[in-house]
Amino acid sequence: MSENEKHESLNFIEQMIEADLKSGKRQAVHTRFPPEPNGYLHIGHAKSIVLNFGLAEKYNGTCNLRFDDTNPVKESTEYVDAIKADIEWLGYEWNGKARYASDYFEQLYTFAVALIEKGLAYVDEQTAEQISAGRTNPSTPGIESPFRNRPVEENLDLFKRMRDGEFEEGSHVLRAKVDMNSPNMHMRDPIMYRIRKVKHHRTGDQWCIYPTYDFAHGQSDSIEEITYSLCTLEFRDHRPLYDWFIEKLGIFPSQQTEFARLNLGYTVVSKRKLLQLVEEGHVSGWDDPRMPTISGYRRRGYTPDSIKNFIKKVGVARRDGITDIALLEHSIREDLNKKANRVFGIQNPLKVVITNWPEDKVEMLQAVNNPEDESAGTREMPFSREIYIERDDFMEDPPSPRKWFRLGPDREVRLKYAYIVKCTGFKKSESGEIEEIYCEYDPETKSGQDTSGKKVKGTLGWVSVAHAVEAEIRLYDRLFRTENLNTIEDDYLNHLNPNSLEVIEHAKLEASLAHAKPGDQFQFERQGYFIVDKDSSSNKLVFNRTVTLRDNWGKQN
RNA sequence: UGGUCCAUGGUGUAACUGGCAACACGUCUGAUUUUGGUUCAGAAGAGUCUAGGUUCGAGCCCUAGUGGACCAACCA
Repeated sequence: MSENEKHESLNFIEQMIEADLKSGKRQAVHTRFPPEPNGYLHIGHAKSIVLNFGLAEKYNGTCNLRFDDTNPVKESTEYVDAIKADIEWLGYEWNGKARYASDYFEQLYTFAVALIEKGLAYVDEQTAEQISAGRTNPSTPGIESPFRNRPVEENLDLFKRMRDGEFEEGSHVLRAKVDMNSPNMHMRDPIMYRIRKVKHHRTGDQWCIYPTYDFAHGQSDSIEEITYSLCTLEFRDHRPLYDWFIEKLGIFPSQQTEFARLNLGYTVVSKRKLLQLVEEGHVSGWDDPRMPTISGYRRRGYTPDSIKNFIKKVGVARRDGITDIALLEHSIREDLNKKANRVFGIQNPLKVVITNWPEDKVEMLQAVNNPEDESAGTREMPFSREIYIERDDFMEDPPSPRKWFRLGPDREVRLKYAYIVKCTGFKKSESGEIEEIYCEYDPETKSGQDTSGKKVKGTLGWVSVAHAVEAEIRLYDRLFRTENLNTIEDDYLNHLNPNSLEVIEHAKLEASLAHAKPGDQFQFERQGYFIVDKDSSSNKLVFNRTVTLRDNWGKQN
């Protein structure tokens, strides 16, 4: 970097890393992404993933994937597989094989024995209620357990018998002997091991005692020689304990750093709530396109790049806030604007008869696939006497031409890639619904060969009736109607948006879409970005709306 | 209640060892446009929670206050 070049702005974690590297405190950047396999990854995890993998990339380090599977009651391999798939989809590669805290159970047990031998851990036979009562509250000194000072030998024996399955769940726990008077509740002799006679998704029946988060996470970091262990703000209070275990054990000094979790407007990012939405059927599943899960965004049509760019734009800091959903939407529009081919798709068709066009004539017209990418090429579109346009593009009694660019009686518009047409009339049903409209085209105005000199403000998309492909379109909107769901007093379910999904059964699409495949993404001109859903079959296409186009016109009205 | 963390335009982040508050999104103008998209040009919008202090000079340092978040699971 040259001297006069602007100083690159670093977030607080990067500043710390660069200082450590410079001072020699650290020689390498080893991070890890440590999900618990008890749910699907969501946009909040994406922040952690982009941070951890991103930092490793930036500083030529490595990032491990480690499942924090210390609570067999909640965890399963279904989640393990889904989590791996999501990380891979985002485009990240973890260092070596996927790791598991359960890989270290034997080592962790040995660490625990070592602490017992040092007189720093003891087996407590109090009930959960008694232990909790003994901790009292932050402003009152705690009460030591009557078992706190039993001899090392007795602790060793008891802990061994815990492992051997001699005791019932809840009857014994191993506690660290730290400080019952600490104002930090996590230091008041935290639980290290509890008895759980439950089959673990990986270790099966091998163990009946399982380490808690506090006695597994930091130790696993240390075993893997993780230098920077990043986690969210609520773990700040655990840090003294994290450091205490590492110090007393004399093992590799991993270091915990906390950052603010991602909060997104109109979105809940809590595994418990997401699980509830799935289980109670408020959405169709973890990958419902309205879900803020990675799999939901994927099915919705968000790209890996759009999600990664979004996270980078959000930045990292130590203060919590709420990110504007508009930033996410901007990120996907930015990406798809460059990548998605343009097509015509009519959501609410209104038939137009071009009265001066011959009955059987079909003219093939050339259309540009992507004005942002010349290499995307062109395609041919059939134009005929009867076409569909968007119902919203016609008004029986429109505002002044300055405000309304589209069709109305005696108004002229261009049919994109085709001709300029003038509305000469329309037919209304008894109920007052407009059934079809009539236009005359001007042969002098053929797209690209216009000799008429006419200028029109409006350009409409269209689809030939005879060639149209029918499809189902699912229009998604935000799942909740309230922006900040963290500050509401009532049940968040009361804030569900009843109109988060609108299904259009019979949309009319241009013929070129007949062979679109699940995962294909398009911009329906003037509408938005759409992706072919996996629910599509050979005789029925299903599209999900990823996001609408920006619409300045709609806002003024 | 005891402790910990945090406080910069509407939102998210910047401002490197103190030197006239910057960027992105959003909003608003205008231009271009065969997408009311994109692109381009421009504008408005904070004087950095409050009160003191240190200093020639404070968003950055100190003190107090205020406001918010987190912690009292054998969850992570």
